[in-house]
This record gives sequence, C-alpha cells and structure tokens, in this order.
Amino acid sequence: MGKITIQDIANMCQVSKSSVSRYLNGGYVSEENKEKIKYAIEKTGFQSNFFAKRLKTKNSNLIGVVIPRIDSITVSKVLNGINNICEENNYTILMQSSNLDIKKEISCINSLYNQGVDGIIVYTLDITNEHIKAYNNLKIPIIFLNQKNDKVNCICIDDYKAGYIMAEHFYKNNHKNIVFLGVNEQDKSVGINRKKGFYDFYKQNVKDYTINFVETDFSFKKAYNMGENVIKYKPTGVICATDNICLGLMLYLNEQGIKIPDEISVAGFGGYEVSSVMKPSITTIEFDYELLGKIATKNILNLIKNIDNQEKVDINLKLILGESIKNIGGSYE
Amino acid sequence: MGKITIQDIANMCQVSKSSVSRYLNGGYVSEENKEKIKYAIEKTGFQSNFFAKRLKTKNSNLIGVVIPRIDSITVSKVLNGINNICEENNYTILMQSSNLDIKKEISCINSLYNQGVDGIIVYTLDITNEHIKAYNNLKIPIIFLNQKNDKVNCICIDDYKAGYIMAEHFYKNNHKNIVFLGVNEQDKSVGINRKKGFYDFYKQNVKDYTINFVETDFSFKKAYNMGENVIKYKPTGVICATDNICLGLMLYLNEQGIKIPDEISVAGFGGYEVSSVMKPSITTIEFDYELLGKIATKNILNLIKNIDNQEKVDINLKLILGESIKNIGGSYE
DNA sequence: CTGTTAGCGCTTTCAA
DNA sequence: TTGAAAGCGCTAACAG
Repeated sequence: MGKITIQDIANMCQVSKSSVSRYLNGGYVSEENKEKIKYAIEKTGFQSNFFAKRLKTKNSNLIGVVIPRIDSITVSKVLNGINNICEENNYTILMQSSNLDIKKEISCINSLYNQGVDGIIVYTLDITNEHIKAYNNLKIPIIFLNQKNDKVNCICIDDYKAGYIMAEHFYKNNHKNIVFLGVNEQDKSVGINRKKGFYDFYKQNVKDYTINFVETDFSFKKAYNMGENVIKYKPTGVICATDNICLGLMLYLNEQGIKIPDEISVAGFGGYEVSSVMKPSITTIEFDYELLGKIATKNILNLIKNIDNQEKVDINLKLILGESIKNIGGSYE
Repeated sequence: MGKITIQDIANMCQVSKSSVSRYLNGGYVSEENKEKIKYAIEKTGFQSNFFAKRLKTKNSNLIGVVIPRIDSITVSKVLNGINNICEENNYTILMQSSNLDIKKEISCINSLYNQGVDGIIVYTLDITNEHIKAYNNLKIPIIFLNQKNDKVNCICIDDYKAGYIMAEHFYKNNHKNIVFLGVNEQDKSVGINRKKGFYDFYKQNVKDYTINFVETDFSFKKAYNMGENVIKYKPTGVICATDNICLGLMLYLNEQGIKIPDEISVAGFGGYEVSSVMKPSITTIEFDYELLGKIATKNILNLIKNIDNQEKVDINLKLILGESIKNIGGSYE
C-alpha cells in the first residue's frame, strides 16, 4: 500500500495533520498552506488511506450488487445500467454472484453489508422471509430487482403483463392449441408471472383452447432436447419463456424439417439482438433491462441520501413483431 | 453500520477484547471462554468491522477488475471465470468499467488500488506506457488480459493463431478471393492479431489470392450496414472478426437473397452459442474465455501470496465446423 | 491462556 | 485559521 500518510505530508509542510485533513475535505486552510500542501501531495502522489477514512466517516461510496449469475445477457444489461449511474456518482460496484442459490443470496447480502457498502441492489431469485429479515435488520438501503413484494423496496419488469400481451398476440393470430415451453416455478418472474399472464389472457378471453406446459431450464441445450416433448402435443404455436429457449426449440424444429412459422409458430421473451437475425426473426417482447439497472441505482443513491422519491416507474415493454408467428386464420375478426 | 463491536462482546463475556479478537482469528482461547464468546456473537449477530480490520492487517480480500464494457458476451464469460475462483477463495470483486476508454482504464486501476484491493485484473484495450508505469508504481500485483507485453504480467487468447487456423480452413476450402470484415487497429487483439494471423497464412502458403479489407465496428448493426461494401468485391468467402459481425453480415446477405454458403461462405470468431443455431450454423473459432478468467484469477491470487508459479498457459482454440463455409473446389488436393 | 497497551491513518471536536 | 488530542474498531506484541 502507499506508504506515505497524511502525517508525512503534514511534516513536509510543517503543519499539523489536521490541516492536511482539512485541505482534503474542504475546510479552512490559509492560502499559503494550501499551496504547500497541494505541492507536497502532488509531488508524493499521496492517496489517503481508504480504510482509515472509512473507519471514521460512515459512507464508503461502495454499492453492493448481488446477481444470480454473470453469463446472462439480461444480467449484463442490468449491470451496465447500474454501472453507468454509479460512475456518474463516483460509486464503485462490489459484486457477488449467488449462482442461482437462494440461500447464498442472503449470505452475499450479509457479506456485502459487512464489507461496508452504502447500499445493496439484489437481482433476486425470490423474496423469501429471510430476505425480508435481512432487509429489516441491515441498516442500509436495499433494493430488490426482478421480484415484487410489498414489504421491501423492489423494482421489476412487469412479467405478468408481458405474458398477457403475448397471449393476446397469439390469440389475434388464431392460435388455440399452444405449448408453453417454460421454466419451473422456482423462478417467480419467468417461471410464474410470465406464464400466469399468458394463461390468464386465455382464461379470461377465449372459450375453446388448450395450453400444454412443457418444462425446461434456461439453457439453449435443454430447450433443444425438449423439442420432442413439445411437438408431441401438435401445437399450432409455442410460446417460449425466453428467447434463448426459443432459439433452442427452433434448432430442433429446423432439424426435424418442421417449417417455422408455416407449420408451427414460435415466440419468446427478452428481445435479444440475435432474435432479429434468425431466419425467421423471432417475435418477442423486449424489456429495457439497462433502464431497470439505472433506475434501481438512482433510487438506491437517493435512499442513501435519505431522499425518498421512489416515483412510480414503468419499465418499457415492447412487442417486437418478427416472422415467427403466422396467422392461421379462423374466427378472430 | 452494525453498532456492536468487539468491545461489546468482550464486556458481555467479561473478557478482554483481545480474547475476542483471538477467538475470531483462531488464537488461544480457553474452551470456557470460547463458548461464552460464541454465544454472545450469535446472539448479537456481531460482525467485525471490515474497515477497522483492514486498517490493521494489510490485505482486503478484494480483487479489482477493470473491464472495457459489461454488455459483452466475452466479458461476461471472463467475469464468470474470475468470479468462480474468487468465490472459492473468499475474495470479493470490485468492478469498474472503462467504457472502452483507454485513459479511463488507468484511472480505474488507480481508483481500485486506492480502495485497497489486493490485486487487479485488467481486461485491457491496449498496454500503453501509462499502463506499464502504473504496473510498476503500484505495489500490488496486476495482470493484464487480452493483450501481450513482455514488461507486464499478461495472459491472452492467441488471436494470431486463431486467425492463422481460420485462414488455413478457408484455404482448404479453396477460397482465394476473400473479404476480411474487421475492426480498426485500435483493438490490438481483434483488430491486429486476428487479422495478421489470417493474412500471414495466405502470404506464407498461397500463391494467387486476394484479401480485401472492409472496416466495421463490433456492433451487429454496423456489420449489417457494411454488407454492401463487402459484396462489391464479389468474394467467395468473407471472414468476420467476430461472430457478432458475422451475424450482421448474414442478415444482410439473407435480405439480398444471397445464399450462404452456396453463393458466399462466411465465418467468424468467438464460438458464441447462437452461432450454432443460425441457419446455416456459423463456422467459428471458439475461445475458452471463462478459463481465461479462471487462470488470471488463480495467478493473481498466487502473486498476492508471493507464489510465482506462472506456468505457461494455453487457452484452448477450437475450430467449430459449421455449415457456413462451402468447399468451392479447385486446386487444393 | 489472558489482559494491557500501543498503534493502523484518518477526522473532528475543542481551545487557542 | 490552526494544532492538540481523542477515538473510529480492530490486531498484535508483550508481560503476566
């Protein structure tokens, strides 16, 4: 570590270390001393000791981020948003990954807290009682992303609405025999809400229809492998819980010589850039994850400063019309 | 911050704070006191103050990571590798992004250093004199990723070799009129090395050939827009500097009704998962970026412990044969 | 095995 | 405007 301390600078300038500290923190220092100190600091390249400083003052300008995993496009978009705002405000990110382990999420939160971060953003898998407990115990602000719970601060994409909108689109294209290729319910937002929105639209607005559920995971490969189970149901359309899942399914269908969208329509969620490159391009719902990260960060910085302006935010939901859905005609006028 | 301190625990247990400290750090404590202390800590949920601890001891168990940007598949794979090893060793990542700004890279390094990290991994854009200066001044280990320079520790993908291997593959498929759709030379690894490897193979092994260079950037969109310039040269094959660029080009060719690989062969670098889903799937060279991150982290942890075992490492290079290159016949037997 | 003591480098009263 | 002094919470001799 940098050997020279505030005391060294003080000695060099024949002043007390208090004066140097004052210089550093914008207190009263005579012009004359200011010059001397400035010179000494520049000459030595002095940098005040981070830990000593933080031991006295209470904030660290560190914000903790807990993510479920790193190698995900969604997560990196969120991180990008967080990073942008942190940068503007001179905060540094302390990052930990829970590796999709809900228990670990709690320990990450505690670990981050213990390391003196001023606030924590958790891209969470689920908000359990443990989470709420941590939220209440820790005396720093925490914001949860990706899940909703009234007892804590949280911001999320409206997955339910996304599912609902997509269902409406399927219905308008006259699909009534559908497979929902989704993930298990451990994931609240994708596994439950997205699905529920889709099902609810049909339940509320359509008379005769069938939706069969096929479970997969988030991986491209597994989706590919589940293709066989999907086509067993002979659906006219398949809604995939993510674009990545859709990609996997498409590969399977391609290999089977099943034409998209002529023989089967498909769609996803996510709005990844690659979705538009596919032949056919994928119909999907785009979420502005970067914005999610930005808003979360702005809010946490406000909370740190005790500003409570959690204005109601709406993260954009955009239906991207691709070529992967065919209107198969029928009763819808 | 957590109000209770080591002193509080000591008071509760009627022992001195040294005993508590010893308990925490594995020194001699009688069984009897151990029990008492353990109980008190559990009851209060005491957590030792990170900053106070770091002020005394010299290491922070923090490792700094500087990346060029976050929303990149490559970067997130590297981060994933770094994170895995950090986790195993109880280190936390302090992350900063340079946003592709080479000046900022230096300031990120300094900022991280100033925040007391034990070592820094820099996924660098270029190793300039400023970098070398920082490397020498800072009294903590630094490892650079992605660029080679003898004066500093660095680990990289062998981009030159990747280019060379790909060129050999193009040649075996009898392509002699080629466009290299690449990025500008500010990016050493992709802009220079990858390209040089490709060109060198042809220079060294082939008599009659043409390689035209078309410049683009890393974005999908720009690559798409440059499609027009690419086909002007009427190449039999196009080698793209990244899979993403290749995706952009493919979209353009698709729209123009130009058949891949029948009318034109294409290939990329990167080995992204999506490359295999494309129709046709993309021939590419896969890099093990996660491994790169892992090795870098292992090495930096060793350097922190003053172990100097930088065994020569080789990051895997794998030619993935897709359907995007056609053997157009000819002289090669 | 335990308590006393002396700092780590910095900020912040307080009195001058 | 400045310096002396106290102390943030912890660790690490040292003497017992």
